[in-house]
Amino acid sequence: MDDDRVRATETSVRMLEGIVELGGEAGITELATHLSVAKSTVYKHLNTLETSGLVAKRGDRYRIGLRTLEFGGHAQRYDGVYDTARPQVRKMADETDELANLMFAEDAWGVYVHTSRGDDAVEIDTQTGRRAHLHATGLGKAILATFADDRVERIVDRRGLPAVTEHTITDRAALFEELEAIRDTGIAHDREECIEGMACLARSLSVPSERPAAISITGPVSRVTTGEAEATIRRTLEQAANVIELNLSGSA
Amino acid sequence: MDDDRVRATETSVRMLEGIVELGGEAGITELATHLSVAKSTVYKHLNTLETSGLVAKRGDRYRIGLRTLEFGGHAQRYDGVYDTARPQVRKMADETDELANLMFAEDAWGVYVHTSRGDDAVEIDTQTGRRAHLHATGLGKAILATFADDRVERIVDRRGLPAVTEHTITDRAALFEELEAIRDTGIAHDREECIEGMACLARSLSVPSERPAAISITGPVSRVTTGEAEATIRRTLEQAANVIELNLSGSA
DNA sequence: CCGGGCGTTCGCCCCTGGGAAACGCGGTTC
DNA sequence: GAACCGCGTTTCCCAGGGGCGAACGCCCGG
Repeated sequence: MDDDRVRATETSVRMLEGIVELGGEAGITELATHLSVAKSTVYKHLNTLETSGLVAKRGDRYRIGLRTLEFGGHAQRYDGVYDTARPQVRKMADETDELANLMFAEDAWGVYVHTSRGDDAVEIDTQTGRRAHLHATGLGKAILATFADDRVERIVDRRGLPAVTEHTITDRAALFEELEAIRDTGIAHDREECIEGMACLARSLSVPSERPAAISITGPVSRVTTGEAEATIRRTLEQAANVIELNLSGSA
Repeated sequence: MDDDRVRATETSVRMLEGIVELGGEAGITELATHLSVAKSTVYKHLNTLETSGLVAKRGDRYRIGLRTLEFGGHAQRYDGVYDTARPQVRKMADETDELANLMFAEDAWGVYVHTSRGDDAVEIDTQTGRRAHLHATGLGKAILATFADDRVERIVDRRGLPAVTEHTITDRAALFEELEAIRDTGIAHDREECIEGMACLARSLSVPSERPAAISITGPVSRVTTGEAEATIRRTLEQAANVIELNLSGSA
């Protein structure tokens, strides 16, 4: 039950994480002290990971290898949601000139899976693959709103409700109230809960896939929360979601 | 020298590869027979990988987890090339209405790192993260042309010159001749060497990063190889490359 | 009600992952 | 130019654990 795991694999994964924590690049001694393991251990693991392509060696420095991206590609598209949603996300960005996003939920985390920038899009890093707490983003809340309460409870138990900004919801009761409101309107709002100065509108996708998904449009509070702009964004979200859902229900 | 590797890690990676080989989804027994290892071994490894997020479990089926995409994101952007090139790739797609691509070379492989579709773009799967032989794509040949001959030799020694279509270059001398031509014109051509019916023009990027990169535009032979269209594509490639190179040399 | 297939668990043995220390090399300091 | 770091690499050893095969229990279909 507890030894049904492979420690060597866990160590290798910690090496990958360590490289990221050290700024995306590390040497052997550096990584050894960071992880508190022997140099020789790090040496062997990095050797192995390099042969597999999971890390790349340049001189005496190690970085994450592009092979991880190959696996990442498979993770993105094992259901058809990514491929179907991608053009619609771009369309949203073009229509609103803001930043449009697609998120999947997995393992009680939200993961940004695709992003498209309109002409006026803010320069924040919603890079592909980044994980976020579900309670702290509009996308995440839109997804949580599709879950039964006990499922939300279990997620909160696992990940907690850490504050990302001072506007983040950190209270369980407040969260459930918010989710109820989202279920009524179909739209999740995020006002500086994730990034100071930024607001976003999000909507979950009801698709045949078992993997929860949502789309959103993000911009500065001043542009996104004013009455007229908000109505436009809402409409854009609805249309994009409808197209995606229609395409996927047809093919299923 | 030969035991400077961690077999357990190699086994775990084989599990990930196995899942991909089995169509992106597998059960424990299925994977065990596919890899010729004991069921209990597969069980432990998948357990471990799931805890790390590298695989995702749905019922009794395992898939590649989105955590791989997080690492993939770091692999994409440890130099600034990806972020700088991405908008230019999109611009190329918009201007030509074809499919535009960005490739990095790592570990003697070419890896598609970004793709953008114009309005008439063909529906082929140049999915992010896919690896390709360098000799068999326009992008790869553009990259090889920037290498010294002995470096090309070593790559060919490692990966060979397998035929992807019947037009693929499979002869060493022919390859070096082709590379010489590319060095003269600055542009690599690919006429059905990678996919039947498809042609592409590619150009390498000379940027401060140690990681080789190239951009390309792909389309049906009929649209890409005609005189006028080819000239347009060439110009688009040149402009995009110049902008990328300028932006990166400025920040370096 | 029975049989087969699956994921899971158990117990064992030998292998190997992991640590500590020594090595060799390059760059820096007096 | 000699002494000295600090790094990656190598060596050696030992106990812990990776991997196997078999047994278990569950679910499903017949």
